[in-house]
Amino acid sequence: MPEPRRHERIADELRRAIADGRYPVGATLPSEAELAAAHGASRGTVRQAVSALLAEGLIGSRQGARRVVLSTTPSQSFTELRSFAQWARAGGRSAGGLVLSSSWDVAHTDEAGLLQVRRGAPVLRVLRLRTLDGEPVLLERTVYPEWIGPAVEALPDDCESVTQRLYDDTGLVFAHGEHHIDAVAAGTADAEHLRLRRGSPLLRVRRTTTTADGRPVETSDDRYRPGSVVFTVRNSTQTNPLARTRTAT
Amino acid sequence: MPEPRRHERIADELRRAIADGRYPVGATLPSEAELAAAHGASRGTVRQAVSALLAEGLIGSRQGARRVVLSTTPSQSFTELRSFAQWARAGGRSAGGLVLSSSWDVAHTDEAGLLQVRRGAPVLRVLRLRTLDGEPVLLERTVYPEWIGPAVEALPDDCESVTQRLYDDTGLVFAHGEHHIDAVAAGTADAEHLRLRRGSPLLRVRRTTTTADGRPVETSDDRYRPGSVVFTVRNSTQTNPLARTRTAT
DNA sequence: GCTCGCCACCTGTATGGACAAGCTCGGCCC
DNA sequence: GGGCCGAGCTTGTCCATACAGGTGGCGAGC
Repeated sequence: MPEPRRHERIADELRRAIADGRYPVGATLPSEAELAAAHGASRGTVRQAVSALLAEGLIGSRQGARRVVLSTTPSQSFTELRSFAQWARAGGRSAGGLVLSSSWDVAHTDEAGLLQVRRGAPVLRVLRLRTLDGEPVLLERTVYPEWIGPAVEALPDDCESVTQRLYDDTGLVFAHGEHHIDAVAAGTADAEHLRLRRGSPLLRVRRTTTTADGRPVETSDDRYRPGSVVFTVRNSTQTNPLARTRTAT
Repeated sequence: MPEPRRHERIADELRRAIADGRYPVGATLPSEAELAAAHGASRGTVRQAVSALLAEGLIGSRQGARRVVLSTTPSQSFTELRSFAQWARAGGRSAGGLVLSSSWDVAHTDEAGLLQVRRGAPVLRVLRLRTLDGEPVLLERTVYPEWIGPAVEALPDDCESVTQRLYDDTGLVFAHGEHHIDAVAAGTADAEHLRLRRGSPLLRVRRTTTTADGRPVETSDDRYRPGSVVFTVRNSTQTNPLARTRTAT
């Protein structure tokens, strides 16, 4: 019934205790020895558990002092950045998708570099509008290399989660991604599809995703409508998890 | 001469090897057993070293398969998000700062929550312009609670690194931060100081910083001039380090 | 009453051993 | 030739132990 891995079980128990308010912000956690005794585990296993919370930014840790609760709101950023749909579902919201256009083209110079293909190699360009609870919030301009393009074309136009479908269909795993975040003014197409005025500020995320062995799968220019999605970063002395967050209404 | 901690020594060695191209993207790293033998360390120590690279997004790891290089460009994001000045210096650029205004006020409702003080409690508001290589790139609107305000006021107007000075003067450590990133249009003041037109898109980072024991030190609304700074996130199956990056010129 | 120093406690680092689970690749069988 | 399978390698998990170094609080001494 409980998870198979002991350290995850302990980590979950601590996460729950923090979320429940048993350890409010500023409180100190039990020592490793106490936790080990309470869970019938060794200190090494307990350390594995608390290091997970440390990486999530929930707690702070200094040598010699007991660990301190820094935040009570978890940001389960592990899989969140990988898929818009998975992130939306985790937050209890419904994600929609709609392919506006899809066509084969040749790789531009910068795209060739990002996708590790020759300049002029065939690539599939897809323009996709993403919605959250029915509202358009994100316009994706994605470029796929030749080897994966056909599988993408085979997807239905209103596919909810591309990541999930590609995994189901081809076993492909999006294991690694690099994201560059900045702000740009909305162009004509952006304004039209996201229903705002030209020149409005947009949050732009340029990202490239690769498989577990480092092969690029896609590169994309994503533009978020402001006020709908916020990126959250939590950084402690050692770590910086990141999550996408819905703005408070 | 080498670092005292063995696992850091091994991690540095691997980082260097990856940066030098000895392990290009897609290459596999030696097994834990081989690394342990090569460095005369135990497997546990080697695991500690590679887990650091994993957290930095440099390598990927799956049970049963050898570790794979995912990226060759390190993002030493540890301390980077903590201080604008420290980040700039790490990149070989010169950071400047200038206090435009500084005055005591009462805490607004949302600020009171972020700083964990009563509504209406006295707070210090500081408007600060940051420059990179002489160019204005960032406008900070920072709010400090009463207990730290005087120390901030005592700083020189053109203080380069507030974080560093506060540490030197009071021993205060900024241990933990939460950042919310979105895009907004430039207001009148933003446009004037950052030298662009009103309505131009700006990258906004709202952040709250706390000490190691969770006490809020400051909350701030930072607006970055686009084209000057990009936030970079790297996320693997397990981890997402984040870094601030200068745009290529 | 204040400070300084000592000491128990706690976390960081490192070792070594054991087993489980997953991947790779070569060889075998069809 | 092609597909299946298993042996060996590799990483994940867990344990017990030891010592170093930082923290924090108590008490002695001024």
